[in-house]
Amino acid sequence: MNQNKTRRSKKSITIVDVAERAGVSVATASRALSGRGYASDAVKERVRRAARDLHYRMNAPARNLKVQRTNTIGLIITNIINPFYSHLANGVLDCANELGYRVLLGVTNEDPDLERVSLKVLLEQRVDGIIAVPTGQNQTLWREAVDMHTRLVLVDREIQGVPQVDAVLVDNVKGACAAITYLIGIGHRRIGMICGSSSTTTGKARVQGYYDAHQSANLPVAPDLMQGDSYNPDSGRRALEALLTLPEPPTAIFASSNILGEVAFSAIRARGLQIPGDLSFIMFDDSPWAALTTPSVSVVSQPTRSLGYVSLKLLDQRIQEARQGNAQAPMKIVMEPELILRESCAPLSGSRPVEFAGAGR
Amino acid sequence: MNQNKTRRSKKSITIVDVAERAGVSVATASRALSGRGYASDAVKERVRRAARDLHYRMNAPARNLKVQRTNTIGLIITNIINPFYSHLANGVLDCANELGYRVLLGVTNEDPDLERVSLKVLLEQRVDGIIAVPTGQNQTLWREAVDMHTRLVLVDREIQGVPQVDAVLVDNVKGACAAITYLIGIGHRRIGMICGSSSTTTGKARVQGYYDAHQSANLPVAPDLMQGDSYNPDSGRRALEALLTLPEPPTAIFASSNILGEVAFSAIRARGLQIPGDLSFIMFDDSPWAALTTPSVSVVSQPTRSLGYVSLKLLDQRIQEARQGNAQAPMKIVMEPELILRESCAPLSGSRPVEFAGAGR
DNA sequence: ACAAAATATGTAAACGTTTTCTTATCTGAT
DNA sequence: ATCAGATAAGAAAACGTTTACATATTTTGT
Repeated sequence: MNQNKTRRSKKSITIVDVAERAGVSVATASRALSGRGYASDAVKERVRRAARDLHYRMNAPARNLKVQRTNTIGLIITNIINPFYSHLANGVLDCANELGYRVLLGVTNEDPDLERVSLKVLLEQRVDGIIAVPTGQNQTLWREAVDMHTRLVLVDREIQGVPQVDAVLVDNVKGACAAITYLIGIGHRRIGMICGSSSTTTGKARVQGYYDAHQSANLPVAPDLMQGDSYNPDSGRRALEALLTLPEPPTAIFASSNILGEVAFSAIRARGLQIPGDLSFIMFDDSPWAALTTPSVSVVSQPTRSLGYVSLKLLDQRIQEARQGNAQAPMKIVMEPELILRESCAPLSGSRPVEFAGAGR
Repeated sequence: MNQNKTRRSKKSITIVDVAERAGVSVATASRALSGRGYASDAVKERVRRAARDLHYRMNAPARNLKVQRTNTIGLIITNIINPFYSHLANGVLDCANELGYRVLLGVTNEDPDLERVSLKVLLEQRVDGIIAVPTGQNQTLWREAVDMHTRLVLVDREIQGVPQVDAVLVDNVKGACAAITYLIGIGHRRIGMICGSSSTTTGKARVQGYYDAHQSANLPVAPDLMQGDSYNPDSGRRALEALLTLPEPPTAIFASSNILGEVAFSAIRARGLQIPGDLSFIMFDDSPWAALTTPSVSVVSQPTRSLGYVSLKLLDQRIQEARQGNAQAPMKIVMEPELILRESCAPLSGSRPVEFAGAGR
């Protein structure tokens, strides 16, 4: 008889349960809980306590469906164990906490296929916006995404052929140029470069910086001093090998990324070469280990956390604008890299490290 | 007249649009797209092409609501820039890709409040399960969560007072014990320990290992040789300071974590002490920099990626079981740490590093 | 050749919210 | 006293899927 009083099996409690217990309609319950619309204090209190008593948990999928919004953003990065990306992710996570977004994370490992499914998933999931470090491939897919006015901000890299899109970047050519100019300034003339992927805008920009620095100094560039075409460690190892076995090897090495730098640094030592005595060394992107090695390594540092943080700030702004129907034109935010001089570079003639302001302890 | 032919303003295309265009009912369209239930090949093809033509994207929130499942898991870790956790996260992400789960990420920074909101969000979002590195606080909340039969697997740490829950762990006391036993074995008698948070099971277990090792060797432990009570870097710095200014300072230092180890390693050098000449050094948890420093540092290494990977494997298994209604009893999977000997420890009497199998190059 | 089983499709009822209408009551201001 | 507006609460219609049920057609085993 009172069978329907005992809750039937596994059904979880919904807002109608709390409405019932509080003795109000579901509409009122909804208003009381969300705080939107009118609800008397007495009722508010009653339904709140009912919710608490019943251990009510809002069903977000239902809400998301109804309000056509998820308060969720998607984050697509290439690799979470690379400190560059984990710091970047840290920036967006912190900002997400502040702004009340949840974040759905996808990693691509630089694989266009994984990128494609990640993007598809996020789109299906109806995230409010996407922050992505693109692989550089899948151009038509990305273009399609922006055409469907998905809120999107690219970070770290752009996509060639997909122009009208927000992006927060660092000035890679300036950073690379600064590093090479510095090496030239202390006397180096044969500077080997371990290049990153030429299908990414960062990879390209960094070699551009290499060129620019040489041009400014009226120096020629020897093509065989530029090796490698991927951010992959193996590619870095091969590139270093190629540089070191040149008839006339370089006197300094510039690695295009922290990963490339790490394998190069290890490989150089494994060959028994002294840094900076035999070979000067510098790399793009700082990394936790760079300050701990002996010698510590000079780097061009990027504002990694900020990259992520302001990406979400920008994305949030776009989301708000879209809600209010006044979309603004896409913009590019470009941040400044910083040359951090430590102990891994020496003037060409001398054999002991030079002293730089703030370098070495 | 044919006004209704032009799609009205911003409405996004739904499955009824594709059903209409394919000339079938929505039910058939759903079946054709999902592959569940009957649908002739001809129809399948027709609705697939209709979907493609219209750029149809399934609305996941709607589906999630209907099927009461999200294919999403929640991952709560303390900090994404710590390599230990980023590798762990990497493991679950890889597994998620294989198994078709999306992952919603939350970081706590060891803050119980952040942990509480992260958990609340995940519960509301109706994730199929949760993998968490708990702060150790919020015990009642966690207990509540497991009571509401949320699928949960703890990783790295357990929660005191919340016993009946799956967990994948590493044998922390064994790892710490191995490290200390090794130090004792090469002659050290005063071994300083920089302790982690005693409110975590790992922090506790590692001091337990310290005790065990001393006990096995019939050695007393001096309380002032154990300093610190947090995984926070500042705590580590203070602890090291305390150890080094002891009337009779230790001859070796054991740091309870990679973070603690990093600050200790830097601080020791900053004080001008030679490792391992003046002081032997070892830490719990390997880290990318540990192999790159001079000297490279010996560690007790944990299977970080596996930790994450098998956590999700286990969680997935639990999710399947729950679906089939045959829930199994919670289990603990404990993995073995590994002592990796490098160059940072020397026998007490001698002054040059001993040679170990596989250590040093 | 016929019943039974398999295949194919459509109808309509959920899933748990939010929100737009109503309708009713309560405030002051005139 | 009356009216306009604010406040309070309910009824019901979405949001976009999936799926149980019903029905019709085809295949299969005997």
